[in-house]
Amino acid sequence: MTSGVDKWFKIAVNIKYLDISTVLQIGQSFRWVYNGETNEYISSINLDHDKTFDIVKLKQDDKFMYYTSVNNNNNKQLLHTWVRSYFLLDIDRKQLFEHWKIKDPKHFSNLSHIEPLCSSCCILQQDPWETLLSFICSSNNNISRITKMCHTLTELAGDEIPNCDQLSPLYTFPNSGQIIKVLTESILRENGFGYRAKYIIETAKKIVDLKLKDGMMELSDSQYLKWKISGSPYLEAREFALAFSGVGPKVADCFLLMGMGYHDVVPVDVHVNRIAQRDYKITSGSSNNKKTQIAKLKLEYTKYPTTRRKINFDLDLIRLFFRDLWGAYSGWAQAIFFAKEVGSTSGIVDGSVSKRKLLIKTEDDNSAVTKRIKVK
DNA sequence: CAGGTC
DNA sequence: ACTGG
Repeated sequence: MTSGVDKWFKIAVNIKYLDISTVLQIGQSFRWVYNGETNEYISSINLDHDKTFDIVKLKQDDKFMYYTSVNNNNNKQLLHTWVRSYFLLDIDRKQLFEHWKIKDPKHFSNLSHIEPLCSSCCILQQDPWETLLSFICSSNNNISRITKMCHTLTELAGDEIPNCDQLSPLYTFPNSGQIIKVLTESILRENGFGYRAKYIIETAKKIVDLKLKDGMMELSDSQYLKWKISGSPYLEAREFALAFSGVGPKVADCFLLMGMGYHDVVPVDVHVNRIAQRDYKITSGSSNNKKTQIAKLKLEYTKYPTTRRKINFDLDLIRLFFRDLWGAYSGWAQAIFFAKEVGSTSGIVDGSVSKRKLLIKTEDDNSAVTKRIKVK
């Protein structure tokens, strides 16, 4: 049943620069449910990082994004603040493009390739704790299963949220205390988490222990992570993140970029690695120059034991290459190339009909063909 | 084989 | 190593 009484608020956003159907489905957030009949997205959101969740709905037309909350008080001010910070609307996307066109003209000047992807040029500022767990689930995994696992996590250990117009119930994203209280490694394995089951339990345990040790038990997990990390230089923040089980350099960087606001971080996964080698001719070999760079990094990382243990220096050099090339918002630039590279499928759940495939249109999209040839 | 990690 | 598409 659809209530039809939702009071929607709106905010001016040109769909050309932020298309939520792209951004919410590209594989950085995993818990938005799309309703194909109403063209709305719905999720449970921890609006101000305290203990209460709102059920938030979003939709968009050419000029506006619309938002509402169907439970609690539909607090306009709270929602408005959250929308602005979640989509980082104060960041001038146009200006970023102008900067990248200057710094990397070869790959940014031809806007006929890039323009259709502007809308995917957005890094969401997500809930830190949820981001950490989501990307622990992401390792060696596909987006549709990651999505499923994130939802399963809420069903197994979150609280059901009373709400009026959803057929299937929605749950809060579980905090560390809930996870160690109601979940075990074997329960998670039985529910399809595979070897990541252990990482999730251990990470939840570690957060509980850290909060206890720091005397910060009253903080939510996300508040604690912010208190602990915010303002730290990247290397220290990464060292802290890498200490969690199941968190390697790639997951740590996703957490820092999308959960902690380190916008200059380029997480190096297989796709970014391929882009680096194919389009930017980053050699995978071992030139003298490269050896020198790695030696320099090793020296720099002596202060960071966990980093030294877990880092892959070749991939770390790729991260630094892109950071130096694209600058303070290099993580955002990476999102564009990531979308161009893989942007054909998403595992987002369609709450009303069936799964929906996301297609990103490019001028010369041979990528689908190219991929098939490569596979064969 | 999938946005890696142990 | 898990596991589903």
